[in-house]
Amino acid sequence: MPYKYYRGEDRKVLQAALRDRGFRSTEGRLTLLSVLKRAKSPLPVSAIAERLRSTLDEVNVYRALEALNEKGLLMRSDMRQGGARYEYVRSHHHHLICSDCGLTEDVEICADKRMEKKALDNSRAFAKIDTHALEFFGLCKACAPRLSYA
Amino acid sequence: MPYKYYRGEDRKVLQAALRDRGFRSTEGRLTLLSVLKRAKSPLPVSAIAERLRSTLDEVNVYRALEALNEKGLLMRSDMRQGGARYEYVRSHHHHLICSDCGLTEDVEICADKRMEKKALDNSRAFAKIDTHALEFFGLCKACAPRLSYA
DNA sequence: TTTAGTGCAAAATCTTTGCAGGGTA
DNA sequence: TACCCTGCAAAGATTTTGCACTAAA
Repeated sequence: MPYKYYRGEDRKVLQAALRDRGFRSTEGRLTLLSVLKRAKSPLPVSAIAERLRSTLDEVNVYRALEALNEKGLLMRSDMRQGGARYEYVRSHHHHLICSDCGLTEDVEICADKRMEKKALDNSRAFAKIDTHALEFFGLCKACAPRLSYA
Repeated sequence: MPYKYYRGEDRKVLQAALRDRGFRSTEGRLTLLSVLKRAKSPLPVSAIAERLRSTLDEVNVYRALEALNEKGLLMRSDMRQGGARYEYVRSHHHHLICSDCGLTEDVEICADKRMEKKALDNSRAFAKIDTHALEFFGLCKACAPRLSYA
């Protein structure tokens, strides 16, 4: 492969992460993880595929993202911008999303376990809750001045 | 049109709702709203277009959903199942979603204004927050027995 | 050696855009 | 009458599937 997206240090960590979940450690998936680990915000599939052009075919980017998401190594989030986005999972968190330009920022605010329990208690049809997604929509400081008078 | 999805009573309410937001009251949009108002859960675009086959072209279903969502008459939600879903807005609420069969249930639990404020206070890049989306993922009572031993 | 992972081709879905004509206000 | 809304055609974007080949364990 023409370019290393990761340093040696990182590589071992990612290899271990893959093997721990029963995956084989391949160049494509290592690079994919590395790209997402470095990203400052969730990336759309198109952007990920773009950066992996020489390493992993777009079709397999979809397959890999799906598999890694399934095992909790990545998190998929839908941000009302058409198409899924994925991010490397460091810790549980949520997002602020600008309705105008799409900028995202992480927030630590969380609908915690207490809230999950409350939701389950109020439910008729559900037996258990595993996780949740919380997104805040608003305007970032760059877009707000342009739009807030509307 | 071959079939009425709404009763006379409802029709007036929906007409008013449309006009209040600056829309024209057309058969297509009235029927669309009626379909969603009766639905027990958020519907994917394909299902909506299906039911409106004889009333509103799929292309215009997309246009109408987008417009009505924009004005708050409908709510769009992405439920990690590929493709957007829409529901008629009665009051602000959120969803429980079964990771296996896709069943959804409304919950009144909410990341309230206090939480939005907290998120904004912790943010560096955002100027305001308008709304939020909160989804709980788990297993419904029908699917849990089949899967929980896994 | 076994089989998960991959590339390539092709198709299925999902969504948007353009434009001329029809219906609402 | 003005122009929002619509149907139809077409294209663009997103995602999935099939299959033979490659490479990790």
